[in-house]
Amino acid sequence: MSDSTFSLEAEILEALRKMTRAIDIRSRTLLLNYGLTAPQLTVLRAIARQEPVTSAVLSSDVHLGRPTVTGILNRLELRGLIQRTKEGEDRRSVHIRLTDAGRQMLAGAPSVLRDDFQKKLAALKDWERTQILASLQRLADMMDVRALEAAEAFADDFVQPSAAADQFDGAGSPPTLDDDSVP
Amino acid sequence: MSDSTFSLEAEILEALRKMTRAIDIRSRTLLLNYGLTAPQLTVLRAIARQEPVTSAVLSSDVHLGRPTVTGILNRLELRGLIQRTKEGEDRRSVHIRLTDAGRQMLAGAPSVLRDDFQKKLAALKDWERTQILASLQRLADMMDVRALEAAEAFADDFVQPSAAADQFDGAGSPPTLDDDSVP
DNA sequence: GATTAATGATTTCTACGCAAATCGTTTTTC
DNA sequence: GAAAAACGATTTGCGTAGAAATCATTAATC
Repeated sequence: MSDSTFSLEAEILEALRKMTRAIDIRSRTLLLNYGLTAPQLTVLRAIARQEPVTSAVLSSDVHLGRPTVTGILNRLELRGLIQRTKEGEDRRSVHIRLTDAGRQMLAGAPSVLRDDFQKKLAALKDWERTQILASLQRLADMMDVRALEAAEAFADDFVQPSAAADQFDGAGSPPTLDDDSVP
Repeated sequence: MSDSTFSLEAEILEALRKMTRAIDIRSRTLLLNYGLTAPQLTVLRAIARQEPVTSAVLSSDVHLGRPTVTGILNRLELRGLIQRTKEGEDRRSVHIRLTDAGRQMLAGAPSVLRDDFQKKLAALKDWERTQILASLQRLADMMDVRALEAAEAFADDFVQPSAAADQFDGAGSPPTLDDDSVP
């Protein structure tokens, strides 16, 4: 591993931390001024897109762990913005829907990112936006665990694409991806 | 706010969430196999770079809030990897140093990102790495709260708000990815 | 020179965020 | 058709993560 590669990692991590922090801080402002945090707003929007929906689908949709989604749903339900029912045939799955209050909340929802960021984004040239997004997505794909696991699962045994969507949580824990030897 | 801008925000947020999640998951693996989480390792490295150091400096160095750094330092101290003393003139500031155990820990430290990601990164062409990093840093600068606040403070002190708000291709800015044409 | 203001760090509070364990409910297997 | 396996969701445990309040110490003000 060359020095340049090492410092590249450090610079990538620093840029990511900056952005994550910016979003976290913005999230506090959202909670104060609007009543929902960024993750809550993101999950609420995901529900609106495809209600009724299960927490497993939401989890893979917003790229959050199942327990994390459960916590966010608890807060949304407590505020009366969503509704959880077990009406279907399979009484294990929970069907999540927006309430009217939830729909109203979404109607007046602000942007997750700050307005001045949006402005800066809009001020870019088309090809710049395209290039930035492409770079970001390429990096994300390189890191994404889901893609890796899916590929491995596919290689290991032939799984139906539709069934493979969110099947890597339960059972015998994914391959232990350990390449770190430690003193 | 155009539709395209709006979906651009959503795609940016999704890519960021993917990467943050990948790092969080990796962090668990690190804790299990190596004994430190990603933030702990990052802070420990920052201490090594400039000991003795105060928590305020660390905070701005790793882009984490002061309370967050305090918590991480507590865990590092509990594991005997660092030492906090109040020896200086100003008895408010705490001087943070590595212990021998901390130095040894760092000596055998793994990379924060997974090896297979590093491999993928190394497999890229030079101009691809450059472009990805430049895009990432440009986006980070556009979001960065610190930079915004600094700019605002500067504007308040010296200039009327409307005048200089727009364009600065400033000193520390990353290279402006100019004549790269993307395949 | 005592009160007040400012400063460095921590504490308190709420909200993520993930892994492993757990609970209730199907589905499989024999 | 009962035991076992699988599955969806939640709970538990630990570690971030930031704002506001607090504590201890130093600087500023009168």
